[in-house]
Amino acid sequence: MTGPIPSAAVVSAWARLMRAQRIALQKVEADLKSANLPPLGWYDALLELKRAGAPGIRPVELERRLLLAQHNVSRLIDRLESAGHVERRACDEDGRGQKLLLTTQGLDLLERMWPVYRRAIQDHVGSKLDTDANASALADLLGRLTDEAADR
Amino acid sequence: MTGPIPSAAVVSAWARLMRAQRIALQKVEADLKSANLPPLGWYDALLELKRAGAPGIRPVELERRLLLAQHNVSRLIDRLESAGHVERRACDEDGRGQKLLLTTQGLDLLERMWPVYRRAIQDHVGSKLDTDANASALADLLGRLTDEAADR
DNA sequence: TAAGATTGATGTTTCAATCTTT
DNA sequence: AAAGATTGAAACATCAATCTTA
Repeated sequence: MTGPIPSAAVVSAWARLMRAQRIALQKVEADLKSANLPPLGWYDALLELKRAGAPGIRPVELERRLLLAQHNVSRLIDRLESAGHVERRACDEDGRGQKLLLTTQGLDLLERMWPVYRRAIQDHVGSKLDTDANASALADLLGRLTDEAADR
Repeated sequence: MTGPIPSAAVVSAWARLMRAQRIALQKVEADLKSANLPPLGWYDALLELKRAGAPGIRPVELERRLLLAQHNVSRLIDRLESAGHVERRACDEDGRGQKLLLTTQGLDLLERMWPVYRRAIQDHVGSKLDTDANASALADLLGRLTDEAADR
């Protein structure tokens, strides 16, 4: 192993990861906003609530899935709740916890967001990758970065 | 062209781009913080100031390079200035503008951040990609996403 | 004592408006 | 009128402390 650590290729991958994500996210968020829809964070949370179905989902589980800190989840739920998209219920199994449930209105919002979101993904990501093979290769490489394996 | 638009591969690439960036950034920021260093945004700005050298750089140019909104650059400079890392000077060519200059103290900070930052890039990105060929392939694919081409 | 969740205070980002110069 | 830059107010995120139950 000679050469600098990290290599120039690694530094370049890092820099482009930061830049590509920022650009793509900004464009997708802009598309949502111009359709008068709430930010992507709402979509992510509502989708997890939908997937959880009737039993609901606990805030601590949302934290893990959305990669958010506890206090951020708490306040995100506050906003979703006061907008009528989520309902907080007591949790039978664990007195400290809650169960979060998607309301009809929340489901409706989720379904109104997806067509705009889907098109934005295609416009700002899909259209730049010209083949599915490229998209798969990119997904594969990015997947390696998130493999847990207790780093440090 | 059959199949859904965007394809499953594209949606997967999008989702992993968001997730991989968030995870990598959170870890790198955590490393900076535990070394009692300021956030990455400061590094990015200071580096551009260093590259600009003696003539300095204008806020509007920083906006473009850092992908930040005008008001965010304005306030980032406020913080850097009050911490003594940047100096604001009048701009000769354009009375509306300014020239921003890196101070000695700013250069010192930049140089203290890099070793920590570099190691974090290696720990959280480089070490997951096992070959330089992978890093290059990832950088190449990510580069395609940022190709301007006036989308919308 | 630790885990799940919330909250007050503080810092940062965003929105909309403003100011100056081109 | 448009471009460069700033600012007050509101929204959101972060830090540290708190509260409750396991």
